[in-house]
Amino acid sequence: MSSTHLSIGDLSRATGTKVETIRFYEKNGLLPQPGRTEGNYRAYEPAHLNRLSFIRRARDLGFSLDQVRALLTLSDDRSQSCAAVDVIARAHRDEVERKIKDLQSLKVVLDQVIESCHCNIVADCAIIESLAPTPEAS
Amino acid sequence: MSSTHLSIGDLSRATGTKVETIRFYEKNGLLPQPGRTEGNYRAYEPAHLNRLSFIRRARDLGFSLDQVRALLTLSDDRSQSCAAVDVIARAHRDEVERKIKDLQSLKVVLDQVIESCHCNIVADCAIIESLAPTPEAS
DNA sequence: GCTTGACCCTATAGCGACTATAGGGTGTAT
DNA sequence: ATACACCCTATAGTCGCTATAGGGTCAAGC
Repeated sequence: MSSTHLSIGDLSRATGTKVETIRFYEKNGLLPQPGRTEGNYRAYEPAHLNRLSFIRRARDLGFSLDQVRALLTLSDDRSQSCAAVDVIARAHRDEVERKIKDLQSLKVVLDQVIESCHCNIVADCAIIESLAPTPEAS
Repeated sequence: MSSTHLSIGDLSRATGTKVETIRFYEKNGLLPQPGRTEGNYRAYEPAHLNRLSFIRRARDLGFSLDQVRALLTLSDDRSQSCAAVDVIARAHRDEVERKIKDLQSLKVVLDQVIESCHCNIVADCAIIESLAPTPEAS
């Protein structure tokens, strides 16, 4: 492979992305199709590396692939208003915030449930009891 | 359907579980196969309703289906030590704790990224910039 | 020149936990 | 008789990969 072209393995090592994942991004329209060598190997330009790095950073920040796609499209048109970018980022942050709150209240319940168990056998287990709905009734 | 038997729709309404999900639980061995009516409709006993309620409560607490399966097996053998129940519950709580921490540090970064954007066009957008890796270099 | 081994290719199936769809049968009320 | 709610099975889709099968390519060493 020529000095300016990168193999899929090069991109993989440079970004810590599995080779299969890179092909997956290509198939799903996140990464443009690169040229090919005579032996049908993908031959990437530096621009591909930048784009893949962008994708990985956005994914690390928890953006969905749809959101990444939108961010990529926006970043390609650099004259556009960045209000749309802000909307996506804020929506994602709100979602993260919501998940934190959900998990925190979940943890409160789990703590209670675990704390309540001082027994030896399942028949008396407060954890199981807290799951089972009045097993004798209904 | 007789007075003591419940249709899948009855179970659905009683537990807030979609009909398809109930069939899914049956196919995946969480809910035992019920008897059938002459017209081949599922005919559930009250015990099925209890079991489904158990599954839904455990799922609401975020236990995986594998964990729910294990909890169900344990709760069926009521003479067993409940130490195994405790292990599952604690493992799940630890996982929830870890997720909360991960999301909290994620939110810190997202807050920074969003806060840093005071621009009008994408070319100057700090959010995009924080994702794009030195676009001119490399 | 031939083999070894690292790398690459495509196509397809699997994960978890459902959800949706297609294409039908059943049961009851009017 | 027919409309309608409800039920049935089987299969495919969701998300973001990951793994597998079954091959082809390329450089190095013998």
